[in-house]
Amino acid sequence: MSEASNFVLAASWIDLLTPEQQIRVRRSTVIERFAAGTIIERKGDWARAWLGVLDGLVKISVGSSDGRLVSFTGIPPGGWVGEGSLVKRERRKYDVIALRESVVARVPDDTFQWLLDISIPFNRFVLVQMNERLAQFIGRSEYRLLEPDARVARHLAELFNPLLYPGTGLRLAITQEELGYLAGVSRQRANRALRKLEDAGVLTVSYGAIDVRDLERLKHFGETAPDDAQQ
DNA sequence: TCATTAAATTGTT
DNA sequence: AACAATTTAATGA
Repeated sequence: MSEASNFVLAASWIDLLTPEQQIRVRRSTVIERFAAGTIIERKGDWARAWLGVLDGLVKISVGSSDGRLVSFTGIPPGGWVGEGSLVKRERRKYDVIALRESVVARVPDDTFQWLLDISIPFNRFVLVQMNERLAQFIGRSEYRLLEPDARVARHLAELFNPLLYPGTGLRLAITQEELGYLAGVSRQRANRALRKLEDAGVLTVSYGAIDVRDLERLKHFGETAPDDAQQ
């Protein structure tokens, strides 16, 4: 594809490389388009490439053996995933799935390793990328201190946060059971929390999906509530 | 396009 | 955890 190089150019870190390095990246990188719901990489596969989300929305999910989801996170355009499995040369520890039609770049393993060896700016980019994910991970542990309603709200906000433009409502396909697993509460409790959030006008729930109306209020739900919610 | 059925998801206890 | 109600998806006329 000739449009491939244009997409790669859109990756923020490519500008950090020398022209010769950019040429090798463009030549080896493969751009693919996935329909909504497509599994891009399976858990257990050998990691052969570094994955970049150029357009759309991709989710990383870790599931239990019976197929129930345990946790996942959304990756918006501009996000890159899988460097952990490449650095450690091991199998993927999660599924990578397109939540909506998405364009994904694959930077081959050898190119990725070569960039790590040769480019300090590239190393810095990867470092920042990993640090952000660590911060997100640690931030989640704080959610456990919150009451269930606020905890559900925070996890939802985290999923919506990277991709929501102000003012525009956005729909995310997620079942209440999945959300329950994500927030560490029962499906019934997630259901109660969602209806409470709906009453507050923060979001609307529908079959298998949630529409966020007010991301800011969702983020800070239950923070300084002078309301009655106390148990 | 519509009716029927199965499967998934939700609401409630 | 269990149950009923609702929504969606699939199937065939």
